[in-house]
Amino acid sequence: MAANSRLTIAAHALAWLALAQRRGQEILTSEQVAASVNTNPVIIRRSLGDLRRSGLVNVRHGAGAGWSLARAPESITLLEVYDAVEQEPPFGMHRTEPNLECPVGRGIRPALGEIYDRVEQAVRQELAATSIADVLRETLRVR
Amino acid sequence: MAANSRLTIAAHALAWLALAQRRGQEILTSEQVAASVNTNPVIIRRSLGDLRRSGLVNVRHGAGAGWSLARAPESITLLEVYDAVEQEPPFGMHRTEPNLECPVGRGIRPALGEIYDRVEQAVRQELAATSIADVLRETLRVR
DNA sequence: TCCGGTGTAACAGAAAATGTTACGACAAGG
DNA sequence: CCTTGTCGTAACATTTTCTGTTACACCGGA
Repeated sequence: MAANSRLTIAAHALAWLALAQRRGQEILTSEQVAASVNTNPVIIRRSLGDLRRSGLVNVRHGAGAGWSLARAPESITLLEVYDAVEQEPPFGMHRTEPNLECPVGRGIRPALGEIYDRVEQAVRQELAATSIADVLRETLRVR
Repeated sequence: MAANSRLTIAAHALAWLALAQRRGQEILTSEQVAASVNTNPVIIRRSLGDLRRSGLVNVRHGAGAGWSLARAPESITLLEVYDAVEQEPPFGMHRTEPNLECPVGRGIRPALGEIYDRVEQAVRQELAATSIADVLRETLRVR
């Protein structure tokens, strides 16, 4: 399972936006977010761009530009973030088509597909139970 | 999420071993398995080697060598296969350490760690509910 | 002792994720 | 309307992971 960190980066950015908002700073630039995540601003723009396309954040152009939450942090679930930034499912099929002359090779992909679907449903259910506000609360609990 | 196919390959190999066993052929070589999966025999040896280290299959050396199931297919769950072949969890943390001077940077990793743990538990529970015998049955249902 | 197959190292290639630089587009404010 | 700061995105470099391939030592039954 290739460990990608898209969900982590996006959740981090959103939690930081939520905290800044609570502190009275509605808008952050990609550079300010990047400073907390400790990465390049372009990475943040790409991630927040995904979130914008899904309606989770707003962006302002021009001078004094930057990013802000489009909705209350309590109402944004990790499932929405997951759908916004993740493209590949957790488990992949064979890269090359299996041997279709073998009964196992013929039927294995639909069979595993159903099972993987059930697994992903379980993942989605768990992610739906946590909001950005929850993430932020847990984050600030650690001192 | 980087789509890797380790669980798929291992499940395919085990299902094929289970079917061969039912047909009276207890032992298959890595080349025979590779022919069904449609890949290189070394890939299969690596995968089955993982499964052997976890006690799911047996190997025989010397002449007439090959692989066989170590337990009844009904008793081998996909969770055991997952643990045998998968190393990385579904979601990765930041590659580079976040900015520890930011309150979010400081607390985000333990916070997300707990959430990701819950997600993985859900995955494990789902995988534990399916056996290799189930996979084989579903596989043969497709004609 | 032969022989077919495993175990594993070493390397090649491909694909994906991440990081970096560069620059046009855009809008607020003077 | 022009300056300025920031986004949006392309292009490319780098790193990492996965997969495939070749090669060869080793093993054990006949």
